Amino acid sequence: MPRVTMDIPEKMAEFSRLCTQRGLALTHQRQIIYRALLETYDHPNPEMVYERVRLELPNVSLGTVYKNLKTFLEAGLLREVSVHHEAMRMDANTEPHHHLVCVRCKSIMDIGVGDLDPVVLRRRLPRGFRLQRVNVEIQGLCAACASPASLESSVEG
Amino acid sequence: MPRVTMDIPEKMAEFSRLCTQRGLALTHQRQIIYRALLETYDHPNPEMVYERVRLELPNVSLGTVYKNLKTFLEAGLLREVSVHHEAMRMDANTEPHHHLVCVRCKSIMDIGVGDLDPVVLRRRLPRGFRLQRVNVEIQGLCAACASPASLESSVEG
DNA sequence: TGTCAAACGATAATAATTATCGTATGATAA
DNA sequence: TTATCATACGATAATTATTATCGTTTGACA
Repeated sequence: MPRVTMDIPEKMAEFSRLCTQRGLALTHQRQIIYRALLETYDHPNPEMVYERVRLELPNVSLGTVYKNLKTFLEAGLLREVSVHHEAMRMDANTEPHHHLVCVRCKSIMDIGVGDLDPVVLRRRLPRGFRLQRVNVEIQGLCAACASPASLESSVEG
Repeated sequence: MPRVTMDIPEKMAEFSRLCTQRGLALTHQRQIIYRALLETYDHPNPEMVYERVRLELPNVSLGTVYKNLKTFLEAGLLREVSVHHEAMRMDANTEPHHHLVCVRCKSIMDIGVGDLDPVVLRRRLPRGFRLQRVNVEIQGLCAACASPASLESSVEG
């Protein structure tokens, strides 16, 4: 069985533990920012996190929010939904297919729909949602980025 | 059976047809830009498209590339891999799950791994690729964006 | 407590994208 | 064909998202 969801106090305790373990100072700002993330379910962008954190910490700077989000990502405390947020990436292949993505160098390769068992929904989508397509994003490190030579700053080790 | 892949001359002919059909002028620049996209398999960003197009059209401007990429996206001639390129989107939920994405307002909702049949690869990944996770992105219009009131500039109609 | 590296806030710099504006050109019809 | 005109173009300014810098503050540990 997958492990049961922790509540927020438990997750904050785990957060303290992980910060200590990784040599990250447990600052007031970090705790507020991380709690704000735990309390949101709308996958906020940095600006939205900043707005929320400011309610509790009016003097926090946007730069601090950015720096800590990056720190949390590197520490694996957070995931980024938007792997390609740095720039628009185009795809002229209009036939259905999926993608293999390198989270480090951001390279994208196509894989055919036939390379995967069909994606089947077991539940209805939320009422009113109009489905357009399903894109499977297989994330990892490409051969070049997974090679020993480029593993100094690996994402997962 | 899914339809067979067209070659580039066929796709360019289709491109002309679609431009005419949608009232888009068939300019020299548009043809070169679209052909450049058809010839690339690396899912380029606008800067990379610009560099490539400049080899054939040294006076093209980056703005023209951007404008036409946007036009092609709106016309459905192109797909954007990076739905969230506008900004980083954070996810504090570290348990495995998938996402439901509105391509219009960019809202993101979580769906559990149990809401989908398991994703099963039928082939090996390319040699050396180190898999980290599989993210299924169910794209479409959320209830609010699919409502008649907000459908003036719909993505698919 | 005192020390010090790490983190902070303020702010400047950079990168990606969009908007503006005067000129050029593709589409249409005389 | 050529004249007309809206659309698209190139140049460039403006905006937005993100990162870097730098002097000051603070959490961790002796």
